[in-house]
Amino acid sequence: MFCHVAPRPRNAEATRAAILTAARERFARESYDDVGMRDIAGDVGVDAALVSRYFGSKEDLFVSVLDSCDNGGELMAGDRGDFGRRIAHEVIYEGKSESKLKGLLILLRSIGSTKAMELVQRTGNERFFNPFAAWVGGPDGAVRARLAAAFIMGMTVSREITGGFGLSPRECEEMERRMAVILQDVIDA
Amino acid sequence: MFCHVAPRPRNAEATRAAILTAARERFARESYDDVGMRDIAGDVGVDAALVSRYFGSKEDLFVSVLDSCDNGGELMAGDRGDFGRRIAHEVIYEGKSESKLKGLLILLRSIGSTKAMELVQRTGNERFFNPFAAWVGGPDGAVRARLAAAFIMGMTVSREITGGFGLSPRECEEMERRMAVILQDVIDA
DNA sequence: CCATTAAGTCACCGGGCGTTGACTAGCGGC
DNA sequence: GCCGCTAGTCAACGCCCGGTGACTTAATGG
Repeated sequence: MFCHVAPRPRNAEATRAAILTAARERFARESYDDVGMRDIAGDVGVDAALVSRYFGSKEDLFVSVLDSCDNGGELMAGDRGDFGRRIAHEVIYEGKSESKLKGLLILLRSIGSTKAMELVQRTGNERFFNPFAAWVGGPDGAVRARLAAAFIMGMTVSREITGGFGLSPRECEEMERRMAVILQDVIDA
Repeated sequence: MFCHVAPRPRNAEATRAAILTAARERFARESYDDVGMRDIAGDVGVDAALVSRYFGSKEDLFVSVLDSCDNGGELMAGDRGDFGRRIAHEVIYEGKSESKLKGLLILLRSIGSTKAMELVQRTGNERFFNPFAAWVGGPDGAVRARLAAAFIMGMTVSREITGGFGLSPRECEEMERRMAVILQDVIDA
């Protein structure tokens, strides 16, 4: 029987990396609770036991995933005067594909889970809010950072809830324009 | 043994209402997946089987809960010129207690759950987005409604993530002021 | 005061989860 | 060309979940 068509060469490091990648994508698409060890293992083509072996508990794996994507860093990379336009475009149009905001998406997905909440809170503050607030700076930097972050998260949530935005292309453009202005105002003022 | 201290008088209607209330509060505090039938039953002081009996499946119960709180209606009640201030105050200060936005909070809590997602989407659109968009009205009403709703949701999520906002009272005031202005601008323009 | 009916409980099922220890199979060194 | 080591599998465990049918108990009407 030619069962195993591509038996995956034995390489612990590569397999470990593949698991981590698969887990990252899963956690970006589903919540902490909805993602199963067997799902992740299935994506890679290995047994679920191997995932536990390599990463310890599911919570440990989640931490490893959070470690593996530099949360928030993507927000601050780029021209500051273009922040609003850049983020608005990212959130509205690039959200579906390989978004640079994947780290944020993972955090948002698992908001509801009490099991992941503590990790989400800590990671969100340490790697997202605090650096972002510092980057925003100026008078009431923390306040303005929180407003901007909330807006970005809210738009992301809105997109996820409605599956896209359910708006015409023209309306999407208008929304992008308005979102960019609001964001930029918050950052600048 | 005086085990049953208050044996709850036998009244199906009252018990049913008590279960519904308990479920509503549970779903407002935890996600769909994290809330168990046994939890709700325990809050009321009855057996979990009774919850199933009265409301059918867990999903049916969730629907009943969503039906029981008039989502979004609270948003549009009040002076339109005061919308920004009213909602900002509600989200920033009254969120912890018995918020009038509980219906929205329930939807937000269960975003991650694939099991509840469909219901959340439908309810969110039917009872929240669409009436709100109509209420906002004017040019690009749908777009502006979505922006405002996203901002409100984002601020709520931000509050939940960080457990309060972790800001000084002065900063909270500043945030409230800024949030009110942004919201009002979106509604007006 | 008892029979009937509805309100509520109890034990239990099937299923899915994360996790573990025993096992198998492929690769590197002698 | 065999051996040991390790990557990977397999079966199973314990747990908790939502849901169901049989049972018990309290109120009610005659």
